Amino acid sequence: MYQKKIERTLDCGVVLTKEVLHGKWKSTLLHFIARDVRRPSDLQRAIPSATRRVLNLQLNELEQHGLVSKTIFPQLPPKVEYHLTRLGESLLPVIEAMEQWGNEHRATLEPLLAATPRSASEPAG
Amino acid sequence: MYQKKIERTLDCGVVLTKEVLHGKWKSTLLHFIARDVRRPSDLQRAIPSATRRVLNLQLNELEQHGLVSKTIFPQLPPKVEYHLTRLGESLLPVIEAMEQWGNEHRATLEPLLAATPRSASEPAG
DNA sequence: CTGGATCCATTGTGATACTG
DNA sequence: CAGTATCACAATGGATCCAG
Repeated sequence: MYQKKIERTLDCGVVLTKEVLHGKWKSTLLHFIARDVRRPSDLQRAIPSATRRVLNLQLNELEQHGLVSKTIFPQLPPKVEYHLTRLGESLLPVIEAMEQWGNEHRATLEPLLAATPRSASEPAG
Repeated sequence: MYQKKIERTLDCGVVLTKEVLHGKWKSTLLHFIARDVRRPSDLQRAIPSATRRVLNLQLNELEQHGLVSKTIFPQLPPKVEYHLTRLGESLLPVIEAMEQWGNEHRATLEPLLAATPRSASEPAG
């Protein structure tokens, strides 16, 4: 059977943080929620490259991990708001450090990332 | 004038940073290289949960993205060293923020992550 | 000691359609 | 407006073997 003993490589704090931030849009979601973009439709607008489905998926995980909390207003039309929990807020320094670094080095990074479409080399023929 | 709409969502610095940090061990690798663990075999020892293959894979990407540089000493036995570039060093605040956050909230996170369906395995003894 | 190749299981993400 | 189910594919990561 293909099963590997799950080691707690969590000896390194980085791994722990990565676990929580794992997911293409989670940190962006956190970033925007922190900036008062709290409703799903607004988040969707803020992150048009992601689909509603994926956004919901990651929002759910964020909620499970205790980083955001979800408030449902039982009304018509339905209204939902996400907001950061204490734990989520404590993560903001990390998120904002990422935001800042990304913005600062954008000029350097974009060409590099464009040149690395997830694959270094391709079989020649 | 044509407006080159960037569909890459790179409008958000976080996404850029995530791209670069994408990969299970990359940030851990960066973390250890910054702490003078520079040779592949030492990195392997530092991160036993990862295989050599994956470590190499991610080291390569890190190099392609200009975060680390690789020095090959043409000798016997072969010797290789990775070290952070300026760009890689500039990322350290982010890495260390992750390290710190992870360590600080470990007690809170571990049970949460264990309860996550993603690793729905039997409890690791 | 170093790095790569192949094979393969698991996960993440996206498109679409449907429900309330 | 909000959220989920299903299907499909790409990407990630791991085991093992091969090569300098």
